[in-house]
Order: sequence, then C-alpha cells, then structure tokens
Amino acid sequence: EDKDPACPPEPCPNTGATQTFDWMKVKRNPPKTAKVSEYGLLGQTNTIRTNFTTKQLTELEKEFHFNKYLTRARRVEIAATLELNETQVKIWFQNRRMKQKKREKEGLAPAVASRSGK
Amino acid sequence: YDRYGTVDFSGTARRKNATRETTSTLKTWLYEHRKNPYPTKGEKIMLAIITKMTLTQVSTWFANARRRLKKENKMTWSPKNKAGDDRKDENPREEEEYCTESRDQKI
DNA sequence: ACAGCCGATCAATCATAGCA
DNA sequence: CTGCTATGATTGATCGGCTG
Repeated sequence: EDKDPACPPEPCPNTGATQTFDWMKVKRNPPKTAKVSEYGLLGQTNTIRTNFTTKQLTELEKEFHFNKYLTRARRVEIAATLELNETQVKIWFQNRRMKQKKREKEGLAPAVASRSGK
Repeated sequence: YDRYGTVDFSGTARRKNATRETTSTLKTWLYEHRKNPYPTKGEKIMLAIITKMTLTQVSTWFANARRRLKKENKMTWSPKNKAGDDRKDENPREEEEYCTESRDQKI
C-alpha cells in the first residue's frame, strides 16, 4: 500500500477517458422541507434550502446557549414561535452541536506542527 | 463572522489558497483513488500533516473537489491547460441506460 | 418499532484570491 | 484598475449506522 515515492509535483495522468464512477452518480434526495404554504399549491413550496432569518438564528442561538439539547416540548415551542418545522429546529441543533465540537477541536490545537516557526 | 450578515470585520480568517505542493499532493491522492475518493479519517490526518493543513481543510478540499468533478463529469482537471492540448471530450456519453435501480415510486 | 443523535457528506451559495 | 473565474468555507439538509 502506498506507492508513491517520487510524487512529482504533477499528477498529469490524463487518460482522456472521462470515466464516470458510481460515486459521481450519487444523487441526494432534494430537501423536502414541505411546509404547505398557506398559499396553496403553487408548486412545492420549497424544495430548497431554507434560509433562516437573522431573528430565527438569534433565537436558536440563544436557546442553544441555554441547553445544547432540546426536549420534545421545547422543540415544539420553539418551532411554533419561529415558524419552523420541528425537524428544522431539530436539525439546526444537531448541526449546531457538531459545529461547536469542531470549533473546540480546532481552536484548541491548531499549531501542532512543530515549530517551524517563523 | 455571521454567515453573511455582511458583518465583515476586518481581518477574519484571510482565506488563503493552498500552495501548489499542497494541491499537488491532494490531487495525486484523489486521482489514485478516483474510484473511491473518500479518504478515511486516518488518511485525512495523514494528508493534513503532509500538506500542513487542518483536518477540516482537507475534508473541505475533498468535498469541493469531488463535487467539482462530479459536476463536470470529466476527469480532465490535472493539466487543464498550460501547454497546448486540452479539452477534447466529445461523446456526451449518456448511455448507461437508467439501470435497474430506480426509486420505486411506491404507488 | 422508532425517534434522536452522531459523523460524514452533499448541494447551493457566499466571499475572496488571483489572473487575464 | 476591471471583470471574471477558481477555490475555500459555511450551512441547511440527507444518508447510514448506532442506541436507548
């Protein structure tokens, strides 16, 4: 395993063959943030990434500071207040937790690369 | 900063493009694993050390690279130019009849 | 059975670097 | 200096796996 001694600064493999591997075919289901618009049909209200307003984000962030995990009740409450789906609130918290974890990990040991100091 | 609250504040993470050696290392790995360009965590760490990037940056690089490749569906990135030669991919190649796999539209 | 979480990834987008 | 494109980063949402 691992054979790449020289490792020239240029892969330059080009086989010309534009092969299509299966990983390239992987398509994801489009977001289905169905919310049934009050405006009735009009095409799928959303099929796209919802954009949270600054207000919503502020509230979510505030809540997150209070507790990292939500209870069903709290989630319902927040969703109603911010006019979001429970799922959206749930997902937001999950992503937020991951974000926080990543941040901690990173901002706490980035300069490990020996000293080369500068 | 705040995801586009346009709160740009002076000097916050000056995104710097990777150096040539760095991209070269990553591109080589990507090409050698083009069949399954998903480095494991361990491999990412290894690449991160070699390229002096953070694990997150390596992950991001691969995610972006993969998507780009998929989007163009043409592995012609390496040289991409420089000397003459280049583009040449006729054949829309759309065969691949819709295989059998298909989302059963559960009636 | 089953919903919620994690970890990884996707997909669309933002913002900037960098070159013609 | 200007316009445009290549590229790094962010983030709502999906996928598969695991767990209580």
